[in-house]
Amino acid sequence: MGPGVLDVPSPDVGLDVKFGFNDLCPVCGDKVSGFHYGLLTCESCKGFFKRTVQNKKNYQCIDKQQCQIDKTQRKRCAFCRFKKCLQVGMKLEAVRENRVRGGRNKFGPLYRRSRALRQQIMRQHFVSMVKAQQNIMPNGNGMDNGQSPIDITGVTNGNVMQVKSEPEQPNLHPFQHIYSSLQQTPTNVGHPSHVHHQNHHPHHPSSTHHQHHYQSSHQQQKSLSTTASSPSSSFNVYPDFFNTNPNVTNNTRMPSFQLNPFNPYYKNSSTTYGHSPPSLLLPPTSSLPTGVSSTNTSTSNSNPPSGSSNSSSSPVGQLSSKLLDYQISSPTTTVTNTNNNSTSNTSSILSTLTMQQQSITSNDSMNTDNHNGTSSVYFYNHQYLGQNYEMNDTNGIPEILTKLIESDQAYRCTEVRYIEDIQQIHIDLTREDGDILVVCSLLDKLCFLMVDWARQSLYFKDIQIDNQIKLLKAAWIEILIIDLIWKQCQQPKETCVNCIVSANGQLLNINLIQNPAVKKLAERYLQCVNDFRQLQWQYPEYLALKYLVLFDPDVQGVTESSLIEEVQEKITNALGEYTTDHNNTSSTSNTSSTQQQVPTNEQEKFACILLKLPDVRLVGNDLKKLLQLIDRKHDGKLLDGCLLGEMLNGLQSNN
DNA sequence: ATAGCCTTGAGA
DNA sequence: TCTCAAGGCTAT
Repeated sequence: MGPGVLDVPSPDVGLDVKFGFNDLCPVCGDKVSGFHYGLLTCESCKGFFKRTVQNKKNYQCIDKQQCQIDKTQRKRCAFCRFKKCLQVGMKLEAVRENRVRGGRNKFGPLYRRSRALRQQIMRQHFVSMVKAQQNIMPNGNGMDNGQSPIDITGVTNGNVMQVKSEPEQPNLHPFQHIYSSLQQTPTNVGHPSHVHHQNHHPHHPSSTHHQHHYQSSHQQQKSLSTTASSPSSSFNVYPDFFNTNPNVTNNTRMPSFQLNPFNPYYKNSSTTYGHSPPSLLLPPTSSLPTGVSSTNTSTSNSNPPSGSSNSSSSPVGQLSSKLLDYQISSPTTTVTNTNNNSTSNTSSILSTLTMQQQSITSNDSMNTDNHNGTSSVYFYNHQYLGQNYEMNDTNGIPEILTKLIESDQAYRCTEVRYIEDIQQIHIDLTREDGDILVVCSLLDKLCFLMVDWARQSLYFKDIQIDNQIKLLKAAWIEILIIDLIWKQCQQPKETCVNCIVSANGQLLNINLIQNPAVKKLAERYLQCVNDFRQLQWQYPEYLALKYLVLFDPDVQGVTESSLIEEVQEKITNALGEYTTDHNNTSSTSNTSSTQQQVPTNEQEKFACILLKLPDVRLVGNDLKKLLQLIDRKHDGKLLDGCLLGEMLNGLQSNN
């Protein structure tokens, strides 16, 4: 926590208990009147939501269910208004079935946390502004015309903070209240299509009264999301995902991938892969990647936890088994199943979280002394840390971020041994099915690495294992995407135009993607990459972001909320301090019409980074939905028993 | 049906 | 006692 950060006097800048009330309603953009049904909304949307739920209204949209909802047009389409209420996160369960007046509900702590966090962030922001003012005007007198420093950010002055005509603000993150306060421009990278709060509240405690309504509204959502031609609505991949795009013929297909100069595997293996199927399509035991032992060479637990990927009979489980075999069959993996009986027999997450820490020998390939340009570690860290980041340069980095970096560095040294396994994967986008099996296999491995990273991470390892599982299940997809975005941001932009830099080092040209919905998801992802590029986010900021996503005290069922919240606050403060102290933001103004939230100065970087999270979550949710649909298409057998499948079906297996 | 204002009452 | 997020009332 930055010294003195919280000492900023709040009354002077309007950070009293009423802060947030200058915000705009995330549904319609009207003035916020308070917390209602889970978040800050205006009085009218509060009433509308109440009436709708209490009276079990069923609305119809006479248009395409994409009506714009703002203050002047909110009455036009109740369907779309209610849809938006749900999207931004208004909680059905906060409407009382018995209509009892007064008192408080279970959301009290949530509201308080939101307030506290908002207050912290605003103060942090204020500190940024003061520092900036001092830099510009040493006398600190830059407040003519009655304009306070805060006005620049639009954080506390509702007149300054403008919400454009389409204030699409998906409730995609525990910091939604912060977003509504920080947001100066909408984050309308496509339309959010899901009733998102399901993710955060998988075990919806709503009464039967609400259940009925919820289901009906959910069905409306569902029908919405399956509207095939709806260009801006949801991710519609089913049922035509496996259909070939007739417009793309074999003759016109481009090469499936390019060599990534940062990928040591391709660098060293000349051109053996071409268009041929990857070796991973061979049976799991037939070939083992360099540096990865087979099960029978590991020392011995003949009874790896059942349900782990190495015992999976699913196609993806088989493809993914090698890496996990290596891990889970280590001697002490008779895991601490006593920690959580309900999951001990089936959880790959638990198995991974509790697997034995691998010892590192001096002969390992991760010998970091070898920086001659050929070692995997060199390339890997180069890719991970960025070319401009000096690991020893911790000057001016808040202590907590330094610790995160050290923790992360330690893990990178462990992780690198698995990288070659991942790098051997080859995705052939020109395949009719988009090579979905291989893609899932890759994602499964990334899930493993992410859980492995988390369990060795600062603070996270101190959390109870059942809470670890819950946090991971809530955050995995976003962390995975943040990782991918980060890696891609470390590549020169010109080397990956229109390409996704896959975790295996491949450059996946999105023009090869045949399914329109998948392509749209890819484009949205690349938009995120571009946004982050413009932010010029740095390694400590990337790490902080991952931690903020992971440490969400509002995850359903988590019991160490205060501890988690404490970490979240520490990281928030540290990130704010770092972005304030490191004037690393591009001063070039945004020239792209599609770009949003690009900071015009370094003071806004902190807010911009946080404001990218809804977009990340949108991409994550769409990817999740896609995977679920594909799995369903395979009768649930595609991902059965593998880590990816367990993550995807987290809602069911959480209890 | 909407939306601004009022009343209520558990919890801080 | 005060706060504030519920539900209620009612002019539009």
